[in-house]
Amino acid sequence: MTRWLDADEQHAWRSFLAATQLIYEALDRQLQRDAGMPHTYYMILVALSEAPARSMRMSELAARAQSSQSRLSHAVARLEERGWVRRERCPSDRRGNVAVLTDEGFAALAAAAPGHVEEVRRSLFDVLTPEQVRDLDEICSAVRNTLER
Amino acid sequence: MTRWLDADEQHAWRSFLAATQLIYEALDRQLQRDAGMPHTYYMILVALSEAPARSMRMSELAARAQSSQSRLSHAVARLEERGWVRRERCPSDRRGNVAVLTDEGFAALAAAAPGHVEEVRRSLFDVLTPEQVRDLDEICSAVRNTLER
DNA sequence: ACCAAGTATATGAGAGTTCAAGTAAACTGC
DNA sequence: GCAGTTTACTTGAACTCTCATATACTTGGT
Repeated sequence: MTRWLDADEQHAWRSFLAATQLIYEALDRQLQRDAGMPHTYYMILVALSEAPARSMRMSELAARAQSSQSRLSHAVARLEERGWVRRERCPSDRRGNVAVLTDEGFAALAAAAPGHVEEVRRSLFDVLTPEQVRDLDEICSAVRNTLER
Repeated sequence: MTRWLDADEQHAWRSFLAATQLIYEALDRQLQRDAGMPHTYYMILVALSEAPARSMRMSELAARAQSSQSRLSHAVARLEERGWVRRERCPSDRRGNVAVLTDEGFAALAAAAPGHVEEVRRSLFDVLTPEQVRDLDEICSAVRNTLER
């Protein structure tokens, strides 16, 4: 009944698990060490920094930063304590909240970005050929098309 | 100074983050729901099940299951509470511990495996062509060769 | 206007992870 | 043969994440 993985698939799968974990660990370690935040927080700050008025509804932000609503809510609470983000009541829909990136938050992101990009290069792009980057992009698109609702 | 990502790299990177997170979330949800364990625990059980006598030194196990020593130590403590793993003092090196997969642990793994493999197929292999699987394998090998150790 | 159902977010508890110490045993050189 | 270092593993605290639940507002019928 069960369609087990054949030898090639096994190898690819384990290699995938190893490689992706190595990358995520490298990212998290670098960001934690040099910027005092986990990668998930970094993604939140990035998403906010790219939004008009550096602000976004919580649910929209959760989608952009690939976070669950609950995770985002907790994370923004922490970011708020640090003064990097501020929450405002949404005027048009009083259920809603808008997260706003503060200047301090933007500065923290700007300070963190170069080291982070360097780490992204070191752990992924520097080890791949341009063709492999294209291959990877297509592979990831295929996965997203299936798993993203 | 900073070598920022160009548009293609940006796209590939964000697609990579999205796709890998989707896969990990799918894995974790399925295992948690159907087998009551996170994916990291599953990897520990798999590693043990493949070892001679279904047992391994803690540090060796950490390496095989791609876990930090600390994480493994906590995880094995939990698995021990469930009766899935047992710890024995290592006779040759009295600093060491040997983790042993119990019959209950093996049974839990055997029960979890089919659903897990199904999820792995659904989220990765079913959406890729055989050539993409080969590409992915090579990409991951390249990453591992650089980041491992 | 009212009430049921749906939406947006928060919150608390429980579980897992990390980091920094801590313990204990094994090497290493003199 | 014993100080000093390294190795193997554990522990506790702080933090993050998940899941279930709660709260507050909105919307759609009637």
